[in-house]
Amino acid sequence: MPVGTAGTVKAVHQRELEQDVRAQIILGNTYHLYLRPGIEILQQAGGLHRFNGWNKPILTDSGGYQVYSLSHRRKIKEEGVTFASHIDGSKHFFSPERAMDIQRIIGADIIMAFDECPPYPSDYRYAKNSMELTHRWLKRCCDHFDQTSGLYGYEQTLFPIVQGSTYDDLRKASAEAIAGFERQGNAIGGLSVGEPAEEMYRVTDMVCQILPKDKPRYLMGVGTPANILECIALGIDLFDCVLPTRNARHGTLYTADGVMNMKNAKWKNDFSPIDEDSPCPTSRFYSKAYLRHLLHSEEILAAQIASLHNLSFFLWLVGEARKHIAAGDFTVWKNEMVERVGRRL
RNA sequence: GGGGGUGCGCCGAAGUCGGAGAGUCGGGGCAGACUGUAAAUCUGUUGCUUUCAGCUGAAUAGGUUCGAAUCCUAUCACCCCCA
Repeated sequence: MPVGTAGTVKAVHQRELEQDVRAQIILGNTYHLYLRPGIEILQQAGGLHRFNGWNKPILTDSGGYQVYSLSHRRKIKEEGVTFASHIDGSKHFFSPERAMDIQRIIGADIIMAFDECPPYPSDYRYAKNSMELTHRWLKRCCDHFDQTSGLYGYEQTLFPIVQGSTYDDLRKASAEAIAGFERQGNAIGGLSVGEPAEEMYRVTDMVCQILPKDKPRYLMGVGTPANILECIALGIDLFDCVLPTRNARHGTLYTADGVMNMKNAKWKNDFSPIDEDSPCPTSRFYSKAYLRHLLHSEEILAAQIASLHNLSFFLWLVGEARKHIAAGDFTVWKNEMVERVGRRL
């Protein structure tokens, strides 16, 4: 495919997206609050007619990301990965088969393949070997998953993960291979690991054009509000990210009008609500000055309020995205929102 | 009233038996980072100025000395003991 500017590519893709009726209902974000729409499309596609008894879908990761984030205390071999516990140094072995077993036991509705997430930047040779290992592990994941069944009387489904770092030919090969497994949904991994946003968009766009559009496309680990909106435009249906909660704990709040660092001195005497337009009662009830005080006092309540706020905002944001896709004015709305949410308050 | 001790950065410690300080450690303050969660974490900065450098600075005022945060005198403040 031609690699034009991200803006051009996204615009083209957005037309396809808006024509896709399914896309209207499958936007969401993973982890408890955000997963429901993704489950709905899965059910429409013929999968997961019953999910776990809480009536709230669960998605679990395989430990593949920890192969990346805990790279200083693990060893990768063909068979699997050995981690040394940061608590007591004890050894823990993860293989594709064990990752499937564990996620079966947890009872997640969507379970993720055990992969290797290569760091950015990775040289071509490393990225290629890593991708091939991920593909071999995926075969083992699928075989083991298909030979076992859910432990609690409901279905589970396995999503494979596209890798290939930032190399176009590797990403293309990986996306085609992953699509070939014909699972009920597909994931894109190995992004949001430090690469420039434009790289992330370029790769996401390319992969989205290969992965089937009638199955959920899940972009792992993304991202900022602007990242999410841009990637929705590229065809992504599911997201998950630690950013709303981790940054909340560290004092960064996201709103429709921009980003606030609630620790800043400028909020010291601002007794207006944290976010008077928030759908979250907590954000409308407590003042900026109070939340700043809690953060400076290192009160756990600060982390709780800020996390509630950010999660509510992200949920609201993807909810609005759904509405605007349905209304047919997503691109106009998205372009305006990307500018708004990126501002610094 | 008598005796002893201590005084430097926003705070608390450390250091001082004359020899390089805008200078140690911790906290606080100010700001930044954080993207499939090991981490309530990490980074920068925190006298002034015209900032590749310069200036002022060890309670206050003097003194000794080539040289004083360090030694001496007085004053002030605080702490402890005695009355």
